[in-house]
Amino acid sequence: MIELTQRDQIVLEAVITDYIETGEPIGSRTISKRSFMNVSPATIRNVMADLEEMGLLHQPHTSAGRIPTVKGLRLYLDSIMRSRQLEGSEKERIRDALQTRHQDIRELLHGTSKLLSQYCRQAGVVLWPKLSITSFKHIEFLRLGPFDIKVILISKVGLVHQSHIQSAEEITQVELDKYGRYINELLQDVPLSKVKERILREMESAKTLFDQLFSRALKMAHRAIQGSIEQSEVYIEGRTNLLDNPEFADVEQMRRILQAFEDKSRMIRLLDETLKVSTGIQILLGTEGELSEWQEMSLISAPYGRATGSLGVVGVIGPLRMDYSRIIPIVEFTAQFLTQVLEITDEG
Amino acid sequence: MIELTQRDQIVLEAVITDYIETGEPIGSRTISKRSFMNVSPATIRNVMADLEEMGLLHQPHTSAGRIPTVKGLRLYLDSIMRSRQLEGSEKERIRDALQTRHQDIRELLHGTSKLLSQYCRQAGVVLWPKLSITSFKHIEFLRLGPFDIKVILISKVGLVHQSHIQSAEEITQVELDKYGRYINELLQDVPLSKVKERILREMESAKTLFDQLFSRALKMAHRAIQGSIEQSEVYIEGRTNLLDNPEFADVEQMRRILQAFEDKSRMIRLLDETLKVSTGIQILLGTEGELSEWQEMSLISAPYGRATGSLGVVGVIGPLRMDYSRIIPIVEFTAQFLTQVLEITDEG
DNA sequence: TGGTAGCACTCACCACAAAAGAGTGCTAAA
DNA sequence: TTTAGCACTCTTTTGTGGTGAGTGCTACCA
Repeated sequence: MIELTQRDQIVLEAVITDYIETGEPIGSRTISKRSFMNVSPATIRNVMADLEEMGLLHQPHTSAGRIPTVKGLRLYLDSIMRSRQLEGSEKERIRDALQTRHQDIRELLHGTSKLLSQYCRQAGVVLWPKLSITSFKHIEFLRLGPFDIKVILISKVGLVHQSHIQSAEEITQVELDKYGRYINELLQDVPLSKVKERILREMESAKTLFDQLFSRALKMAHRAIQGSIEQSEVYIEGRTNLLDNPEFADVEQMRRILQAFEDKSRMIRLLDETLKVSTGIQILLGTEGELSEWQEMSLISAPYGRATGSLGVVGVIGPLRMDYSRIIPIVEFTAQFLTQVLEITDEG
Repeated sequence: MIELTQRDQIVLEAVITDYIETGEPIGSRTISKRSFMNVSPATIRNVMADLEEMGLLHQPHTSAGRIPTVKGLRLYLDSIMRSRQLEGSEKERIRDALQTRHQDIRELLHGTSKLLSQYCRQAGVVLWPKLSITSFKHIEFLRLGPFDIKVILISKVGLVHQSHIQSAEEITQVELDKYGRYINELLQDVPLSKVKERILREMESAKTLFDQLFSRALKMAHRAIQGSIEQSEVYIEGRTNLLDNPEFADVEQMRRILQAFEDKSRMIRLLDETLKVSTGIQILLGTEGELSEWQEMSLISAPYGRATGSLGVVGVIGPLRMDYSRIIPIVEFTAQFLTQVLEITDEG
């Protein structure tokens, strides 16, 4: 761990907050004026030289001021910054925006990502609840063609997943309805993470007790659920907000970033990763992640869900130079509130 | 209608094809060399001056060559250009790409928009089939909370629409299941455009014949179908391809364009409009549409669907300067092929 | 009379130089 | 340990002149 004197910290903080505000390298003169300790620019220069040696600051060229490095930002976020509290009116705004849509969970999640993007003026992301974390509610088999079957799976929070399977033999809708009734009864309210073993268990016993029909139903259910249980979806809203950031004025860079968004599966993997790691707010800075296009980007995320386990993740994506002290509490509160809303929905 | 001499046409075509290729203003010298009629640059200049007067060409500044105006492009597309035929191998490529995914209609449509974007190196769009054009297949009412009901509606092509309604009185799943069975029987294979009147008719007779339960079921179905019948969805893929076009190198412009995409409902309205107008290929050039952000953009679209009516629209969005003669047949063939695939799917 | 050659003119673009400005590192003094 | 001063570096801006592409116009030719 790096040892920083009181003054080092103050200077680092000053550089970072100024940089976040202006986006430009900060010189010693500026800091000497702003920060309250009365020291001359020359002194600040010495401190800055030290900080640069430690890898916390960086100088784009000899005659420029300093900007924070990722390492510097990390240190700042972890041990210097205190994020300010959200005011009542701000909380109110979030509540209002989300409460009105809370009937339909898709609307709710979509609205959340829109809200985050508008409020933070960056891109807002919401990772859908994974099926595996909620309970089974209903399954429906529909015959589309002689061998084509559409399976619709509804989880307890009201999420609808669909998948498509093909059966080896021709099958009628009447049979499929029987399958449906059987499976629905069998799996009612079973947590989807346990569905697989439940089916397998049932298969064992069904082998002897029931006829072939049920065995086929089980197989079919198994395949369908298998297919959708790990499917994830993500809402990314407000991408164009990112273009307002002067650091992305360069076309080449902009392209790289937008391209990273285009591939949703990578986004999902990234968010999924954060879901596994921690239960609180999380910040992923540029090069720390494994995404190469991501160098100048930063992700602030927080899991939402219930006490029993996180359903998904909400977050904000922006440039490294984001107003963390403002956005962190917004993301945090949004996740909390979303959790609360879902708690209610989930009761019925 | 504007009268153009043979030579005017040749010059106009030469300017446009050259401009499409290079993206830069074309001078009289270039044309004099390329086009096969042996005339001097000076002559061409006179012709160009005429064309400019007619509003078909435009000169960015005094000492630059000419670029076509929207009006010029329109004239070219309507009466001069002959789009080339797709080669067998190209058709093959499209067939291959789509055939493999044709089990699930969502996959199919999503794949189509991806294919178009990759093949044309522009943005590919696919407007979902509107419910109103296919037939009813299945409905399912699910109780999420005491008053919250999720309604899932499946159309004959296999599209799943969900909506959320709230009931005035508490209701049990058992009741809802009854509703479902009743409605499913009632509406089996009814074209969704006729569902509304069918329900209304049934309501009339049910009022006297059946009990309150069925009346409630009908009301509920009516509300749910009402809500989803006009819902549309659109896939837009390959947005970042647009960034490769040199005319969008300017950041400000790029932002405008991406912003236009961000608002999907406007996209949908735009595509929906083209669906109403015509049954063949359609080209919407820049300022011709009512979208103001759209100035330098162009949309090539073709409806897909069945003989009985169009389901939706596929298209390509790119800069005004697109290789129309290449892209038009691609879009055309894709729409045709998609129609064919859906025809098969629809039989079962 | 339609086409062509010639020429002066316009304008964007490029390269280069000079000036301005911001900020540093170092040294010597308080 | 801090500060003042100063020379130095490097970017950014501004200006300038040259270059080249392309035009419009006029006079000339078949």
